[in-house]
Amino acid sequence: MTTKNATIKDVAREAKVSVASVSRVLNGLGGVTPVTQKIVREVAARLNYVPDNAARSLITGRTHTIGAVLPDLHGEFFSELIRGIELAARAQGLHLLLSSTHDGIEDAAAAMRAMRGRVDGMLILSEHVDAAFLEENLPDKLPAVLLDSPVKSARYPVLNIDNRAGAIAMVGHLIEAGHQQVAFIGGPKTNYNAQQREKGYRTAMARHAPDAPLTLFDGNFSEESGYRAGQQMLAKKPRPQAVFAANDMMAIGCLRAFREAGLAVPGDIALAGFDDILVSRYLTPPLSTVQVRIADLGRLALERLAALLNRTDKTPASVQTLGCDIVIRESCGGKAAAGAASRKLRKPPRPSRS
Amino acid sequence: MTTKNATIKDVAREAKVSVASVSRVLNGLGGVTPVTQKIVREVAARLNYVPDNAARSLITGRTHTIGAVLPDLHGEFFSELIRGIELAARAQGLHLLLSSTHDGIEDAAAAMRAMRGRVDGMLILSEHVDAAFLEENLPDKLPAVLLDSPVKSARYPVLNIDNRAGAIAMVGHLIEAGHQQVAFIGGPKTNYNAQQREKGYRTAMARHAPDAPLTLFDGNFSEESGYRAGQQMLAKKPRPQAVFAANDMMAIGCLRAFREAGLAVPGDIALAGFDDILVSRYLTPPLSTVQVRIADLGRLALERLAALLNRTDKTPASVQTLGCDIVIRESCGGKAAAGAASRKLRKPPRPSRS
DNA sequence: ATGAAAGCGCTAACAT
DNA sequence: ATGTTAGCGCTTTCAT
Repeated sequence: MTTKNATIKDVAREAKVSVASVSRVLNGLGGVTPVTQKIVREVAARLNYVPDNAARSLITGRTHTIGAVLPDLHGEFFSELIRGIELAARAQGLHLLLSSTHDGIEDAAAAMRAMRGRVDGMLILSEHVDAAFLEENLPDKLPAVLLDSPVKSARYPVLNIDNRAGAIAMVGHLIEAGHQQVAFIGGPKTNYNAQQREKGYRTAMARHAPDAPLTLFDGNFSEESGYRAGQQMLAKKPRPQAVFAANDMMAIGCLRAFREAGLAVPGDIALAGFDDILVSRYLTPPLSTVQVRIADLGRLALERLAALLNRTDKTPASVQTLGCDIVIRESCGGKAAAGAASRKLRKPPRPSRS
Repeated sequence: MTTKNATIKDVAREAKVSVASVSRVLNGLGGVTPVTQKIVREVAARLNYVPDNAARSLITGRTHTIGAVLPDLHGEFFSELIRGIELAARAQGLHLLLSSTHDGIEDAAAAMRAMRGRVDGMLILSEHVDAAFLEENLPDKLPAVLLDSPVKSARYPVLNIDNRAGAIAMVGHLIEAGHQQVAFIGGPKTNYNAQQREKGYRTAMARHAPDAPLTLFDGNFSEESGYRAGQQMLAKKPRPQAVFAANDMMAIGCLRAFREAGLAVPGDIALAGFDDILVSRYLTPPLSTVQVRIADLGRLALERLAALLNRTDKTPASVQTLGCDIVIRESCGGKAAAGAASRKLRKPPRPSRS
């Protein structure tokens, strides 16, 4: 036999006060005698009363929940991102509604629409998002923060990883270590992070080894694609002296191709990745890579969103960039040393001239 | 200037019908002329109307959201679990509210309380949960499914990994491969999975190598604790011939200790872990381990919960156990081969005698 | 300091 | 087939 959960009316009746007083006490609004307060609290506790959130948000218009729309939940990246977001949300007294999207833009739109009325704001990470899309699919004036996005909107703050600086630092290190000819294995064409990493590669090459050839291989962030790129590399006439993969998984695949061909890393060829996933440090040889503090990215994004919700946020919507560090292990043949690819949290590479 | 989102009244007015008709159309309840339907749908689309979920759940008592209470969001285990849950939830048209708990039982209780009125059911994974705790902290008759739990409740289904069978299979394999003296590195004492893995170790030893000594080392699932256990092992007089760690991370730490001591794996000593995290296959040597299909665990748990919500679930609350497979790589010196530790999805080891 | 009452946006009887 | 209306449980004026 199901006993219904207690409502505010039950508490009011038992405490012999009005529902208004119960509400005032439980929300700490004051204007209630200590004695009344005590009674109300006791009754509420006795009845195991918990306010109904649906009713509350119906009238207040606030859900104290934020939604996260992520493209997939696979791998360390999203695990860490979610962790960062959840931790920060919990610290802000916010709940986290999680949604993944798989089948492209329509899917993302559906996910966003389904969150209407369930969340006070959204964290969005999607390749398909642009300003027009947001305009169309975000409920009126619902605050949102974008992650890993090229969008420049006056309305939505964006939080990015400084992929470019990270790539530049790593390629720079490779060249300084004596490997002029650095090849690059790229990620998915539509992935913003991948695009920026490629840009960084090009920039660093132009800057530090302008005479060396630019050698790019296609990849899609999967180990398999890295493996294929590695094989292609072996067939190349003048073999590159070093390889910079746009992520660690591809570096791992590449390493496998090299090993199968009897090529020593870093003896015959140097190798570096991007992300610093857990695996990287346990490889043989341990993989040099660019470390991204993904949990921090999630935390910062949520804090930015929370600021928006609280209207604490005075600064206009802007693009923030989270720096990353290169971590040098054995795979690139340099002496072990770590350097900051860019400072802690900083403004975008090219601030408005001022 | 913020234009308020359209409400059902706005749609009714514009469509020149009553709110009831709008509701009927949008919920597909029938009893409405095709013409009226068309008009309503058009107006709703034009006004970009989306029903307010708070209002809807206030009256229906359903949120179409399920809550997941997890102890921490760290590592592959939770990443995979969340992925499995989210995927299944989305397939069922359910939303996922995610909450992690850190500081023990009070924290878990708070998380559960905070979900009151926000979810239709809960997935709970927590060491601190027992039947009494649930009775006290779960809103009245809120459906819930427990994961990795020793609880036997007539009210809440439980979904477990068959840790025992997995451990037995792996230890059995180790012994068959010629390593009679298998040592065990245990996990946290309060962790149910860890307890079961230890039980499996003991059972397998008693069964296959009754004369060999039982050698147990303490650990807490961390790499560091595995490293320490490895060091202690090196100091032991008759060194064990094989080590079975209760999870992969400890096996990794143990491997490091062996390597530092110049011990070859599997040449001098065999090694196996549990979980099959991504890293394991990339180690040198690749680690033999027990593979747990964690995403499946999440999916099954959610499906069980969904069945409960739909009252589709005829079977009484019961304990289900998800089998796991051993995957033999190079670290245990056996020939590469994989065997099922237990069948797909099966009833608990000791079904009520019938 | 306390209470009465008006909704928040929606669904679901109950009328027509 | 369509409309009217009473709440769902809560917060929040506005009285007292």
